Amino acid sequence: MLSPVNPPRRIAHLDMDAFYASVELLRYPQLKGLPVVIGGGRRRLDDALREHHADLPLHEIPVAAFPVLKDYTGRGVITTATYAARQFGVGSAMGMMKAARLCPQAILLPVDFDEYRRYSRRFKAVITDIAPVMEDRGVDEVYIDFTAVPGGQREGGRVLARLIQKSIFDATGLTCSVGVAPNKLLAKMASEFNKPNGISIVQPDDLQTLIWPLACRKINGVGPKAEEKLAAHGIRTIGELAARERDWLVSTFGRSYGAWLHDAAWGRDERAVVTESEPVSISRETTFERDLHAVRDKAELGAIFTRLCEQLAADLARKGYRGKTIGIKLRYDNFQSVTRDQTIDHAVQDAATLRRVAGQCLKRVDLSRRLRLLGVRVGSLTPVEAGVPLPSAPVAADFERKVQAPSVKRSSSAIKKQLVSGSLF
DNA sequence: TCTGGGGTCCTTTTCCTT
DNA sequence: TCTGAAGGAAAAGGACCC
Repeated sequence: MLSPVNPPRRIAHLDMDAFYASVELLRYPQLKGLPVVIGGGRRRLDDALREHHADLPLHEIPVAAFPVLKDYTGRGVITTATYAARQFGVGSAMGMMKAARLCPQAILLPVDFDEYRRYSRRFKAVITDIAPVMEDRGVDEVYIDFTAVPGGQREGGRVLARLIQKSIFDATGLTCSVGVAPNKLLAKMASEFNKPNGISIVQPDDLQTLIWPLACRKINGVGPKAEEKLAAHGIRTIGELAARERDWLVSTFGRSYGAWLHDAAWGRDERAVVTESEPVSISRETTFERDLHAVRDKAELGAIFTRLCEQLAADLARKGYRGKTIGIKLRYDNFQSVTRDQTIDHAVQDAATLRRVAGQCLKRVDLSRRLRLLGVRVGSLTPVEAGVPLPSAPVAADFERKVQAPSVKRSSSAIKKQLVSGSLF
């Protein structure tokens, strides 16, 4: 516990408002107020637009030139939608085809992660200049420890929150919402109270009035499954959750999760703001344009598999990691997923080894059913010391030799057997 | 008619060793 | 030699988050 001379912990959660859409509107201000959805696209939109409007700056390209949802073909989900698009019932995680029926005229922008990352770095740099203890929680969210920052205690943190908000807006033109509370759990909830461009302060005494009336789902860590199970026991609000015996929650939800639920309902959370962390795993996966079959689409599948391994190897090299647990993930046409992995005796980074071990994993799954997704993963990571070069080996050639050469000699039924059992991978 | 990609963490199951 | 218990590590699955 803190001694009385220490200031009380003040933790902020900062959440950028409609981050992706706001970044896009900085680039294409002519779309302001229109229904816009972001997602799906694979091609740089700028390039497509420029084919017909090479002479115009981006912000002068006419609205009519932008692609619309009804012309989209393929799979994929909406990553985010502007408020104008939400009016039509379109929302995050919705399938594109369904969204196209609800709002065919919505403008469709492809996701441009590089651009969002650039803005992410900019707003985070603004924050750490003011308050250095910041925890990265993804591209558009951070926690900040206000406790020891000059001014961090004034008005419960409101003064510092206002300064950060203004500094971010001045540097990027983007707005954000901030919640300040005694811990991360409450700060996260507080940042949602007053969106967009709001500040909310939660003090320890506010638990009953501000937190307990909220739905359990508002707790970061209670998802759809837990919500459903809680509801089945008649628990809908955080206050109702807090009223349950800790022992009952433990026996109903398990030792770890039950105890955590109880703590969360009572606003208890001692987690520190963590400024540095190492990744646990790195992966690449892709959903195919259409479902693929191991026999009929073997060439296509093999090429995708090789490419995933190469991309993963490049990611590992760029980020400076090796890993010794290599695995695959696949999703069948009925959306059921399976994973297989294998730990080898030394950490590796090269595409050829990844492909060889991942190929072994593929032999252990049912490949007679149609597939919609394939992924490759590396875990048990260790950082590569700077300046130590790693051997690299070709990967595609190795695959071609193993898979394509025998297909000339063997009978088609033999190949089919092999493929179904996965051994040709 | 559908349902992305990249992560973390936890629980349960399985396998191996003693 | 067989069998079972115990414990740990690895594997598999699933919930959750952005």
